[in-house]
Parts: sequence; C-alpha cells; structure tokens
Amino acid sequence: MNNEKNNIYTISDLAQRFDITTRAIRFYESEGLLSPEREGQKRLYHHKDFITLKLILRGKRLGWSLAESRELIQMYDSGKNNQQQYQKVLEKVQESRERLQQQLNDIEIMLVELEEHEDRVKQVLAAS
Amino acid sequence: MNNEKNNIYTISDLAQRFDITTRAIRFYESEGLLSPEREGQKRLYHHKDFITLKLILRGKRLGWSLAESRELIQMYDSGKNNQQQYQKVLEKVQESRERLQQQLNDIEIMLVELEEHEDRVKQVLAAS
DNA sequence: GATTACGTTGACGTTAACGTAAGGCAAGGA
DNA sequence: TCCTTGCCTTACGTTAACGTCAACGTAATC
Repeated sequence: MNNEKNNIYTISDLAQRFDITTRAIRFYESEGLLSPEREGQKRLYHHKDFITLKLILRGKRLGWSLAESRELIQMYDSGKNNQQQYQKVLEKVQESRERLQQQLNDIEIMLVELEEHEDRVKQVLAAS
Repeated sequence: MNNEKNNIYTISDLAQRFDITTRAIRFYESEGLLSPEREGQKRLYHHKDFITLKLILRGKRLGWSLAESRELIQMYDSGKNNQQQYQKVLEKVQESRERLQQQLNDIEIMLVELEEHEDRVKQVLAAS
C-alpha cells in the first residue's frame, strides 16, 4: 500500500530500504537531520528525505558525527551560497580523505607484518 | 632520567611519544593489551610494549575495537602458529580494506555532489 | 468486535573508551 | 622538614547513537 511510485514512503519503507531501524530514523529527525511531512500523526517521507538519509548513512560510513552530517544537509537544504559552510564541509571531506590515506598505509603495513610473522612462525616449525 | 637508550620507558615517556594520556595506557593494560614489567609499584615499558602500543593505535585508526586488537597482539605474543587466530585477523584486515574501498567511493561521490551543488548555486546567483 | 499490523510519544538502558577527580606513596631537592 | 614531581589505585562521570520497553492510537481484516 506504499505509494513508492510517487516517491512517498512510510517510516518502515525507509527502514527496510536502508536496512536500519525506525528508531534510528526518528532519532535522526530528533537531531534535526530530517523533517518529514506529517499526515495527522504519521510521518510521510518524500524523495528529498530519501536523499537526505542517503547522505546521513554515507556520512556515518565516513565516520562523521550526526552533527557534522547535519551541516552538510543544511547546506544542501538551504539552496544558498553559504561560503563559510561550504568551506567547512570541504575541509571535512578533505580530512576524511587524509584519514583514508593513513588507513591505507596502515593496512599495507599490517599485511606485511602479518606475512613476516607467518614466515617466522614457519621457520620455527621447520627447525623443530 | 629516562633510560630510553636501553629501550626502557616510563608510562609518561610512552604517553608523550604517542601523544596519548597515561590513563589510556593504563586502560589498555586493564583490558589485557599490555603487561609491562613492574619495579615495585611502577610500570616499566620495554621495546616490546612500544611495539604493542603501535599496534593498538594502528588498530584504532582502522576502527578496530580494543578487543579486536587484543587478538592481533596475542597472536604476535604467543609466537605460535594458531592458524585459526591468524585467519580471524586476516579476515579483519580484509574487512577493513573493503570498508576503505567503500569509503573511497563515498568520498568521490561526495566531492562530485558538492561540485554540482556549487554549480547550481552559482547558476541561481547568475540568474538573479 | 477482536485481532493484527503499523504508527506514535516518552523515557530509561547500553556500550566503548577513556576523562576526571580524589587520595596516597616514594624519591629527590631546597 | 617541607615541597614538588611523578606514579599509583579506586571509582564515578561522560558521550554518541541508538536499543528497548511501555502504553497508547488507528486502520484494516478476520
């Protein structure tokens, strides 16, 4: 009975699609990241909200706090040219990228060390 | 008075070198990730502990829990060939790598969308 | 009209990884 | 002797992002 053709979702529609709980979605709203339409008591989500949720989850994957993602979302929502906000977001993206670079480094080293460890262990076994 | 030439560190030596608090170091010990020598009440850290701390912090950067890093450390400490533990660690590294790939993807998309947003905003400004 | 399914608003609980005192011991100057 | 410094233990506090009831409303269905 969902009207998904018209891009209207109930809260559990969204929860299913993004594999999160309705509790999480309501929480994001309480934190000011979502502001769905209401039909009486019930929340109605449109495509815009769908997009916003996508932003939220992408932010989470990058390790952003909800407060940080909120800034990004507000920027998009405003439709205005808030240069200061834009810079702030850009910096965050840059930080994330640098963090990623460091992590790639860490992964490489870890793999090398794991191999070395294996080699050592095997040598000890061979010598016994 | 630190005997760093002989690779002996006090707790605050380590804290300084890794830019963490002594509280954190003691906490890692209480979680079974470190087991420094004692001289009376005082903790004495050797090169081995230095290495372990490096592992801990690397794990943290990769988003590992302390419990996860503990497994890695135990594997190295044992010096044995625990194939099961080795596989578990290898899987974790693999997971981290996949997560990184997803994040790289996210970053790219985010940058593209930010540019698009800028373009839209500028067009609106130009039309007014 | 009773059940089932889905939605709502509180409100307290949970977890990891420390932070933050508080109080005390021991060594080394001044 | 007193003071400062550094380390120790114990123990309660903190934060983010929800989880988990509870208690209720409403709408469709059996």
